[in-house]
Amino acid sequence: MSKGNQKREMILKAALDFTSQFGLEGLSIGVLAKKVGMSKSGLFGHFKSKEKLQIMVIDFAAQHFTDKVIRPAIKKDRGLPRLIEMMNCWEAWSERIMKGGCPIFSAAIEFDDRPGVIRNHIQKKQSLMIATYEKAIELAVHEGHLTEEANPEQIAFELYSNMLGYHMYSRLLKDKKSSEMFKESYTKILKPFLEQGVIA
Amino acid sequence: MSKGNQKREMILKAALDFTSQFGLEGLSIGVLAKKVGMSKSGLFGHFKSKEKLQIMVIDFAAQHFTDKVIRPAIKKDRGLPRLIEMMNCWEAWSERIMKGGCPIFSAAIEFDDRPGVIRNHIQKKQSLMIATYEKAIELAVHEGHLTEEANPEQIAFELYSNMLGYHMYSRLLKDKKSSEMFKESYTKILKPFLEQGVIA
DNA sequence: GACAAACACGAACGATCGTGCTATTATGTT
DNA sequence: AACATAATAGCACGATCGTTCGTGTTTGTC
Repeated sequence: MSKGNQKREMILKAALDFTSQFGLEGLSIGVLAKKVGMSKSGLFGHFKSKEKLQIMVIDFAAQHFTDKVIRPAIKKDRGLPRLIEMMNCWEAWSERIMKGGCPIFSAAIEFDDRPGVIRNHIQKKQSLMIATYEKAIELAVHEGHLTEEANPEQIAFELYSNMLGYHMYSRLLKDKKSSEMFKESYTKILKPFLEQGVIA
Repeated sequence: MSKGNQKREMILKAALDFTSQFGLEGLSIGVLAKKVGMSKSGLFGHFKSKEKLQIMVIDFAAQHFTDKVIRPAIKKDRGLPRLIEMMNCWEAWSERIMKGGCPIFSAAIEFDDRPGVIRNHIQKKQSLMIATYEKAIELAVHEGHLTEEANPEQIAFELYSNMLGYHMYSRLLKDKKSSEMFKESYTKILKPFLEQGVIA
């Protein structure tokens, strides 16, 4: 990788940290430049506009999510084990790896009512993530871990909701039981569809 | 009410609309002043600082929530009917009354990682709202609508998660099935605890 | 009707925002 | 080594930010 790309990667890492804490809009070029020890215009040159920087931060976050959540989960067996690993890895990612919680959630709520390129981009990434969860649920049905009554779309909605709830309880409310409640909750979501003999 | 208070109420209404769409931080005094047809300094005089304005917007939102969700629900019978009304009224409030969705959710995710007066204030309001839901669940147990196994804290977490999920599906993803999935989901959450003969 | 208080305005402040320009220094390619 | 390209810095721009100040105007009270 060229030196320029390396530097850009480093900037994006810092920008992601920042976004995770202060949102995509709170991300300021001046402050970011100071944090990475560059001049405003020097940093700006890498991205040509703030909007492009924001887009790249979203892509970077999505990549990060894939690396830390999806990729480890794929190592687990298809079906329920993988699905549950996806939930647990997400929790670890949101709680310990990102210092300000899931950056996509922050960005999504920030931009959900502001039409434009950024909103579309976030929407695409979130849809993709949800689709990945739906796929994992389908696979669990095909593997015979969940019954045919399991509706992947509905269950994905419920699991996704659960992640949001955990994010809020853990980040805003600092509720110490949030992790327990999170696990209890997704267990309850899956339980009605477990095939006999399968233990979640 | 004095004329000043009337005017302040009107400003807060506009500020709430704004917050619902662009967040508490996106709320700008200059833009808000233009929207209500006042000068920046004239509007500023009502609040003494931006932070105080933000605090008052949060209070106003909480009041609004109480008026549109809690108060109507209290008219229903104690227990399950009231609890379900709280869910449905919240959906209506978030979806139709607030043009940018639940403003507290936006503000909460925006400020969850920024220590300070505002974060504390949002936290207090959210805790209060969750406590209200927990109380309603307890009441449903006492009324004999839900079994003793129902844990109000856990169920409140699940219902709250559900609201967040709905908010995201409806606002960001524009998913047409979000309302159905929302109802299906909270029905599933309550179902394991329904006493025989009770229909949700 | 007099008087104090509240309300509203315009102008200006220092700060910061995103962005453009120019010049200089590093880097990568032939 | 020569040259083209990319990376970075400094400076300045117009705009907007929250805030202050001084000055009228409206309001409510006695």
